Amino acid sequence: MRWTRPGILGGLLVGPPNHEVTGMAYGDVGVELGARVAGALRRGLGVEITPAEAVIRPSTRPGADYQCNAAMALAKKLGTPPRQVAQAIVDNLDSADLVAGTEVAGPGFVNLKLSDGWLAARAAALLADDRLGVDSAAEPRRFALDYSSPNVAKEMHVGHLRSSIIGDAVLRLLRFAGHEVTPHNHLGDWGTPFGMLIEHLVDEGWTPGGGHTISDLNGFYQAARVKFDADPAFADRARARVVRLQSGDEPTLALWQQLVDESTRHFEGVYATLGIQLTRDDLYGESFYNPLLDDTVSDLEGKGLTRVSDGAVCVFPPGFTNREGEPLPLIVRKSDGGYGYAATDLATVRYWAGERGMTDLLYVVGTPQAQHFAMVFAASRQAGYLTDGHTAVHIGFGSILGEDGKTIRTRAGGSVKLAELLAEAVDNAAKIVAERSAQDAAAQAEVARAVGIGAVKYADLSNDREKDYVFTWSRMLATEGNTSVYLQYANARCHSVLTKSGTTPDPATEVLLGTEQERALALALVRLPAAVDAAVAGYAPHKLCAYLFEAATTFTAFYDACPILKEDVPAELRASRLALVAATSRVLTLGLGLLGIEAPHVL
RNA sequence: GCCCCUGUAGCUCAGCGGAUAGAGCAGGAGCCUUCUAAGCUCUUGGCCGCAGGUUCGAGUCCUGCCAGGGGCACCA
Repeated sequence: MRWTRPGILGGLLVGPPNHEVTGMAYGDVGVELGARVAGALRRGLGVEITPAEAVIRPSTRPGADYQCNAAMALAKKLGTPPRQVAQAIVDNLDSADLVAGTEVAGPGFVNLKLSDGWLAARAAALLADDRLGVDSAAEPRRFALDYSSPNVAKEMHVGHLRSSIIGDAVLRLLRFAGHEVTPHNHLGDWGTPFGMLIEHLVDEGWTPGGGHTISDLNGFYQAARVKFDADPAFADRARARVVRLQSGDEPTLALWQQLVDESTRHFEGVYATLGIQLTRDDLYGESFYNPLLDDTVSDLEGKGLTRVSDGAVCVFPPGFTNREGEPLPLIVRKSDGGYGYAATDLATVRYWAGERGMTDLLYVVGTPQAQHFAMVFAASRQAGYLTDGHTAVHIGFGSILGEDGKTIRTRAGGSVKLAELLAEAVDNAAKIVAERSAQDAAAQAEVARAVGIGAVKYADLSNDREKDYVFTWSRMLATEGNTSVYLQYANARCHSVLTKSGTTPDPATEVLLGTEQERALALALVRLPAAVDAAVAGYAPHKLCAYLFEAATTFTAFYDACPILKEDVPAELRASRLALVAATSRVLTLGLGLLGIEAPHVL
């Protein structure tokens, strides 16, 4: 069977008029189609499958919007030829409202074409829906999300970029999906270097009273380090200072707190520039967990999970071996009595799952830490800190590499400070904005910021986070192709047309899909929920990026082919197209927002 | 030595066991008396590292090689 062509070629109205929108199911169209296919199989062949087992996929074939790949797999189980199963699906499909055409093709594919009436109604309904068709989680969970994790007395560098950007996108995605998310920033604010740093503060004339600032955090750290290595007397003072810090000496703690505050101001500046949502209240540094470590180790000991090895208290979670094939330890207390990061991370699990009642623990940390987290999670399950009701996920990400395949460096060859990298991105954007924008200087500066920061974020988020990613300055700052600017530009064009129209599209506007570009755009808009679901499920922002780029290119093709405000465009068609434009803008703005990228109305 | 990750167009990357593997950039040819050309249309370019296997069907799953990266006891 060939597709019946429901549209009037060259005409305005397609699909059944007066199509009923009521009772429309939102969410992923593929899931809806899967449910219909499942129903068809139940009626036709008495087979029970889930919507997911219907294997509905978007189709790239001309004339098909989706395809169902279930028949081939079922054929074997049922002892029925696959094309016959496929035909049974087609014959029993109860979807006149939703599907306009079906076709059995190849070995047993069922091609599905959505009805234009349904698609038009669904696209029109987007305007009235704040969530643009995306379902809210049926069973919201409680997430604790660890990301960014800079160090006190060190400037944030490019190594913190991915954790910050990815973590923030995951935060926004999960919250939008209807979950409760508590971010926590695992600040490196404790340990032996702080004796050295505090002594250096004292030498610099700092007093517990406060009022001091550090203009160059890295310089401060390096100066302390140099003194520590060169001056034995200073080194002794530093060691003594660590003891006082650990024992809770008040003046020492006051100085330490000032150092933390000073560093926090720096982080807040970077977060503000980057548009990262972390605040002071989200700081849960190593110092926060420090008082919990004794008890955590005691607890592990009490549960009989520890063994002393070479003077260190260790947990040996099953399944991990070292290079000699012996069990690999998680060292919870070092032989010198101190604690390492294994103890701290076990304490984080115990705190967030136990004390705070979180169901899902997420750690946005580089992939080299994969084994460490696997061991921490395994040990946490042994200790009962994590139960069957908990999930713990290491959201790993690859390294940022330069063009030479090595760790990224500045053009001069130094390590890249985040603040400088972001400033360069904004400066670069500002040059391009200045060439093109007719806005005043203040507005241009805002646009440059949105564009420059967006470029940095999108360059990161649009790649599969688990892989290393090579970035080059030219690509990160690029303003053409698959970049955030392309999405922002498409959105700005939407706003330009909407503004010029002098109207606000009414959610009740009837959407007409008379051209292939209009239909393609409606279809793209309706696919947002599937993209968001996929990005959330896999903590995979790049899946949302891919969708948004697809939606934007589809819009641009529509924009190119379908005049809207030209004089010869009939009023109903103009209204319909404006509704599509408005919906497109909403989708792009929401999508970019979930990535933490701004969507200015004017570029 | 063991474990993990990666290998897809010249470059950077998508690709969910399904049909003829897709984008962007770079290369080639066109498109502005403008609803924003930061754009659009057309086009060149592939032994999906190699070899087996499983399957009706493999870039995708399994095994073995090759190449690159990472991890493997007191730094975090």
